[in-house]
Amino acid sequence: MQPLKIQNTLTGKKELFKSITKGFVGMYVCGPTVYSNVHVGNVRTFMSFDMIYRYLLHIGYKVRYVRNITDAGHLTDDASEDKISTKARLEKLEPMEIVQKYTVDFHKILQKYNLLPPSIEPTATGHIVEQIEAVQQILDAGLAYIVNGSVYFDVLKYNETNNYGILSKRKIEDSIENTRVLEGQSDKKNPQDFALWKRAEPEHIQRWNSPWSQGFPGWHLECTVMSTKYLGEQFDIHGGGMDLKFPHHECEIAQSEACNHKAPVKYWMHTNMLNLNGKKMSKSTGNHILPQEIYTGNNDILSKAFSPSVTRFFMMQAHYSSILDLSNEALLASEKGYNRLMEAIKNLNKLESTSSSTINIEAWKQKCYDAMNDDFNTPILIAHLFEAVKYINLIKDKKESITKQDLEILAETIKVFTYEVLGLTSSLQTNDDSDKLTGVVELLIQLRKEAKENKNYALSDEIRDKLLEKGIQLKDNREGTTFSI
RNA sequence: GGUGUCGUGGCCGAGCGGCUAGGCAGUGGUCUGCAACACCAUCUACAGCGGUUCGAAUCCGCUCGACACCUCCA
Repeated sequence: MQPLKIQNTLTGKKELFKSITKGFVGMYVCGPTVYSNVHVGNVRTFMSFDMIYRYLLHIGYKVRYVRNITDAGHLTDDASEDKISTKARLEKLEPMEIVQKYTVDFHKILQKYNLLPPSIEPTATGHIVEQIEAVQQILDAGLAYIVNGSVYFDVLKYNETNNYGILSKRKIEDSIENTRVLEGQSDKKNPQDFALWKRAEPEHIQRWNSPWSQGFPGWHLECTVMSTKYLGEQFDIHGGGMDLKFPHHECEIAQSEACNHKAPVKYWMHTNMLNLNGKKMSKSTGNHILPQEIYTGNNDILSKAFSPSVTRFFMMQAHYSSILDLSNEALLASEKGYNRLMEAIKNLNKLESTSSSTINIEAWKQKCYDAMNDDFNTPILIAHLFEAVKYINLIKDKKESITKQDLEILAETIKVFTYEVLGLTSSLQTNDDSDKLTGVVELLIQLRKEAKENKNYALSDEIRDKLLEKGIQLKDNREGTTFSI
């Protein structure tokens, strides 16, 4: 079997994965800032890491997966104010009411998309004390300075002994050359510097006491502090969206180096963006869709509703590091493929085993693991799953044969990858009414059979077509008629 | 302006030196009262121009195009 390899943004190479502590993995992923509804692009990022988390668990690692909630300190684009405070004022709510509202929304959506909860989900506001301590440590190290109650990281000084740009491959010299001299007043010595602690303006609601001022922590600091607290000064995997590579992750490295004098992360992983109809999603241009709008069908962009599982399958058909384009056509195609896969899994228990196999199941299983071990290549894995779909159908038609033992391996493997690793859920929701429904449909099938025997094709076709309208498809074959929903 | 990612068939999307992934759609069959489902077979590709190589979608250079981040107390 191929060993697990991971594309490491830090080195730019695909590297053999070797955890710091044998058998254990520490993984940190930057979570959302909870100031508005989570959008589909966010869902893709967290879904990618969910798949990675699931696979690491599956191959036997004990994983501590930490994903934070940013509930303070993330400034707005024009940097005039904190995102949560702004929203609080607009909605006339307490900042923590905003946080609560959108944290609940976030959890609800991720649950819909079948994401496993992380091991620890810490919040920035829950770690103010630790963040103040970290600011002090960086000040003590001589790599930060205080101006008007705010504390800034001295990037140029840090860069004298370290490499600011090690992750993003930016050269600080370029950054200096290309920085405009600002007319406005800035507390910062250099534009490259970033805030560790910000003094709160009078209208700023979220504020805490510190040695420097009443204020709030800088956005980059929370991830450094919380990852260190729960995963240690050095841990295995740090993930996030591509957009966070610079400056957020670069700053995290600088802060950790300043505090602990060591590189905090062994493998940096970055997931790519999700576009909508070929363009970046944006609220202002209207090129935007919420997860709940996809599964309710309540939107102007898609022709119908798509279940979370179909959407998840669609996302898993692309590699996590590629830009993926969401569109009606692509979702329709994925829906059909997804149904085909589910149908084949359903047919597994109808297969009859024989004394010999005409298919090499072990080799197929191996290919599935090799795909995942090659930097979590889910598109290749899914291609192999469709190969299995083909096997299942051929065995069903008695064109290929399989032993009992091989059939067990086939069934186990396809289910493990589909449900456990890819996190897909069956389209056949088992509920209390399913038995009744089956009884009713079977009654109609019997009536249709009688109509056909009497050559009353008008009636038999009407039963078939009306059922199809309700989403129940009848399938005629030699043994009789079956149906699927 | 700087940095980076990328341009694959009707659509989505893998591959990253030789062995033409996969899904959806299309076409021709098998099955069927007709269909659908399923199966078998099959057709459209590597933005353009050079170069390296026995051999390039895959490596190098240039051109064109797309996107992202930065240039803002992020």
